[in-house]
Amino acid sequence: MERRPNIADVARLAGVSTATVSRTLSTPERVGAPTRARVLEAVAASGYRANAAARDLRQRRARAITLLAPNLANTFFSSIIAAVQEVADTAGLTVQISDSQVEGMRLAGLGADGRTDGILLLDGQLDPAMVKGWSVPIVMVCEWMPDATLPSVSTDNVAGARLAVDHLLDLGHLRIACLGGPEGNVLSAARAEGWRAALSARGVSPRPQDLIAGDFTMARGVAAAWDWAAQTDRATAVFCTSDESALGFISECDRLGISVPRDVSVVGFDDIEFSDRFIPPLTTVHQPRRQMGLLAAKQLVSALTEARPLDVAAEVLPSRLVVRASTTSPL
Amino acid sequence: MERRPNIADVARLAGVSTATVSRTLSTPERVGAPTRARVLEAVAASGYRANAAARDLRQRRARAITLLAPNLANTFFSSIIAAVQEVADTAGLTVQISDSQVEGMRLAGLGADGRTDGILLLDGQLDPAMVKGWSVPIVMVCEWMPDATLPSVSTDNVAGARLAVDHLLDLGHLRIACLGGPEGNVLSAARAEGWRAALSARGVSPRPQDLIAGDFTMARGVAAAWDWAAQTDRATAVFCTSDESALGFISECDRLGISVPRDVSVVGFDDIEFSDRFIPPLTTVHQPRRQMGLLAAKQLVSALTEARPLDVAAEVLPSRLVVRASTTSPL
DNA sequence: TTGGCGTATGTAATCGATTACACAAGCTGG
DNA sequence: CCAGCTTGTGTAATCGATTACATACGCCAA
Repeated sequence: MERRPNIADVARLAGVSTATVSRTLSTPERVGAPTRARVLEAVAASGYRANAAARDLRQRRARAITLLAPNLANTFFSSIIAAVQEVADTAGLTVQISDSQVEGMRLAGLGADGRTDGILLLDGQLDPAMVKGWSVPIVMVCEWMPDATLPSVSTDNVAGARLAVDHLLDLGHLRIACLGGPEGNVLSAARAEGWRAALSARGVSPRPQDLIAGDFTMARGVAAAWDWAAQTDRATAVFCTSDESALGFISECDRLGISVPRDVSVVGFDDIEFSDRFIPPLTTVHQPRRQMGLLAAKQLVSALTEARPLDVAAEVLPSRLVVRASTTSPL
Repeated sequence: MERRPNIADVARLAGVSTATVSRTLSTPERVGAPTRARVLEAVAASGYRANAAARDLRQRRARAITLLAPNLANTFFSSIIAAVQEVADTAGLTVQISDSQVEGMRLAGLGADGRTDGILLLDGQLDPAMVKGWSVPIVMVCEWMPDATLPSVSTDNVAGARLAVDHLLDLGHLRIACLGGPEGNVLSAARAEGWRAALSARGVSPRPQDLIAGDFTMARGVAAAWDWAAQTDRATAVFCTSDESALGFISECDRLGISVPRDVSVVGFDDIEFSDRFIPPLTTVHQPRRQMGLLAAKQLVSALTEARPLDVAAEVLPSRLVVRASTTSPL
């Protein structure tokens, strides 16, 4: 494993100065044609690749943005990631994807160590003090932080939840349970609030037993099926605040001999890829994930390329209900 | 947005040299206690964070490894990623996750730009010349490259496929179709080979129509259901070379009024999270994904920390069949 | 008292690129 | 014919940390 060639090696090989090599690669039009040819030949011959650390150091930027999400396993993030890659690619930026659930020390450095130019933050539950310590522009996506004043792109979670619950009410359901999300999460709160609001708008008051604790995961959806099934006078419909938990719930109902939608209607939230192909296909609230990713990435990238501060605005995109086969009228 | 403090600012604040600041942070035991206290105070007061680009440049390493996968949307990768993060974290390394399907130029630089110390490559279809151009250690995971001599960690795909097909044969199926994977992919080839081998071992010769073109995706699984359903004298069981395509296949069968497993048995490959919770739960070949991630990451990390070259070995872990409810005897 | 050693700290070279500035050659126009 | 401009290239400063080497001090044993 021999040493990587550096710019001086290339310069020597081409018989020019390092400055000329650098210019040939970054601003070719400022170099004479014969020289340029010699340099490019030397580059090819040596297999030279610029050292990013040296360039980042000198230019004080990294040509990279970081996407920071909790739990990359979540299928929900996939199309957002794809959209971000797309935008970054056309701007000549690299996307680094990192898990926001790793050890705190490493995270704190992330926004201040010169390795990234900007952050797309998909986790609303990080320590606000740490986030404030980051010295690069940040755009929040999907989630947001109630206190910190950061630009964000999200969907109208309250309205989405209302759409879902209104749909169930329209079908004639009166006892509608809500399978919640993680404690302290802004999405959990907003969706539960939408559920409550939709009910009270129709004069239905939610019973305490109808709010089932959850955490967005499939495993919790499975467990919730037992909780719900064990209740006397149980709800005839369940609004699950995530698709994953909805699918877990339905699957476990099936094993308990309870049929969806015949015995209980289920609505989800997110519209992940699998929902359309589940049996039964899941009625759910669709979030424009790709659009959110595009918008957030564009805001960040244009702030970076124009060296302009981000305006602290909360973009709220509409969500819509996708009615499939997991819901029907009671009885 | 004021300038980030650098090590000289901290040194000035603490009344010491930059060398002492650096030593305080990396080898505290080599600095006197009173000085150390003053420096740490100055660090805290200024909010100083070391610039990673400068450190990487000087130390000629990045304290980071890169995980390079095609299509991060694929749920298959999640637990591998988690396992890798775990190993890297305990070694004090950062994990960068990148998409191997981005523009070629950027990819070529990845392995030679000093931003990463090693690569876990989950894509076997990259240009071998480019991969050879990378000057950091590489470990392939799941997939492998037939020609390049790179260390790899994978499961026995041929044996796994045989397990699946043997299971169907044991149930009494004689006409067993195979829904293939992407053209040119090593996994596709191995799994199809296992299918063929299992059949011929029992004296069954696969009919041409029984090999259905696929690409591992759910969408293709859906389309394949039509292809298969349109056949006369169709197979009574289908071995799908990926879970995603199996779920798509089953879902579309359901819509076509064909019931799984009553009318057709289906086996998948991968054992992704959803498979256990699908209706019906999917019989599939389980791959030890977490174990593969752990093993590959450990190999890479120990090569890095011991500055030892990787030994070019192909670790092949066993796969096993998980029998669930998507398979049964014909008629 | 002095030579030798260990500890604590400072000085300055170094990593590899980019780029401000200097300079030389060639060209243009008055 | 020369001032002034353009074009092409080289010289050297620079980014911010780490670290080899130098130095200064205190302590102990001979």
